[in-house]
Amino acid sequence: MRIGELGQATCVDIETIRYYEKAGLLPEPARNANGYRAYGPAHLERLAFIRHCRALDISLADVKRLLEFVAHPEADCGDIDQLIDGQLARVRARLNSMQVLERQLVALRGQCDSGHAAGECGILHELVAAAHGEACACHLNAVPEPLRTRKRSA
Amino acid sequence: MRIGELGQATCVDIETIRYYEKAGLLPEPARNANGYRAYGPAHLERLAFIRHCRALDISLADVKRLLEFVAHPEADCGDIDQLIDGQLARVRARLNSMQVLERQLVALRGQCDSGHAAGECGILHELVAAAHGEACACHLNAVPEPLRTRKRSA
DNA sequence: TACACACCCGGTAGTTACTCCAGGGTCAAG
DNA sequence: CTTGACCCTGGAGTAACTACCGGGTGTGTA
Repeated sequence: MRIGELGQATCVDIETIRYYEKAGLLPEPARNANGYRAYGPAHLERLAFIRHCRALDISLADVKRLLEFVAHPEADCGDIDQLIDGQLARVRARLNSMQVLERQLVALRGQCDSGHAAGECGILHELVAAAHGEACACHLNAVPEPLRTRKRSA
Repeated sequence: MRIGELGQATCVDIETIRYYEKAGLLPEPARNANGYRAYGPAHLERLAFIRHCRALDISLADVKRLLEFVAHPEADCGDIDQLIDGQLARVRARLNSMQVLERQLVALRGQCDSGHAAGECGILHELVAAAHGEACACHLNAVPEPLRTRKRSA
């Protein structure tokens, strides 16, 4: 199997396959006399696994860890649970902020009914106003402290 | 106002402020005799605007465009509408795939009840199996065609 | 006066996960 | 013998920062 065929079979771009090889996720395949990479079914399986993990938005570093578990089935799988839990937490956090974001954008979009100049555009007004009134969460709690203990100046 | 104060006031990292300046989003401020950047209220406002747009996950390129609209209020705001619409579409697409992702991870997490070795881990089995059975959408439609019109070979 | 410490400077390099490009080699069909 | 599909390596580019380096500045305190 050459790289193009492997790519077609797994829906992975050729450049990406070579990238995975360089990154140490896909073992270096044998080479034909002409120097072309020659892949076997094991490579296909492994690449499909990587692809699937990536579709689940698991980072390459974590995919690497998972591949090590696959290679060493005697290891404790509690770590796998943790990895998935962490992934789930990240996804949920992003999901939340995305939902907030969507509502904000919809509200924003509702501000403008088009057909006029930017000067009166509700969207721009809204954005500028929001920027103005923005409460800065980092001021309310957990400030990194210093910023020079000065009395008054400038 | 020095860069640290501006950063505190807007919740933006100092390095990020300098980055925005280099990227042309924040105008170069005046300098004190010692070379320190000296910001005024206009900078604060502008940075807050950028910050807010970024919180809405608007790309820096698009923020730049918005800033141009702010600077030229006589322009047609139809373009702003388009920009926000595009943003909304992107957010919604990501939202969808995130939701699918979350369900998949939850299902995955349910496969393993911990306390055993990775060899019998349901999560790993599931991932490997899913990778195996993965239907490749790109095969079903819109193949980029060639892959050499060959008869049969290795 | 000396020191520590917070703050600032510019410039460069690193991050993630690719993606693209240049410049070249290989191989089968027409 | 040319065309076109395919492959190779190595390097650069992407977004939006983040981190680090070596060094300069300014002030409160011992």
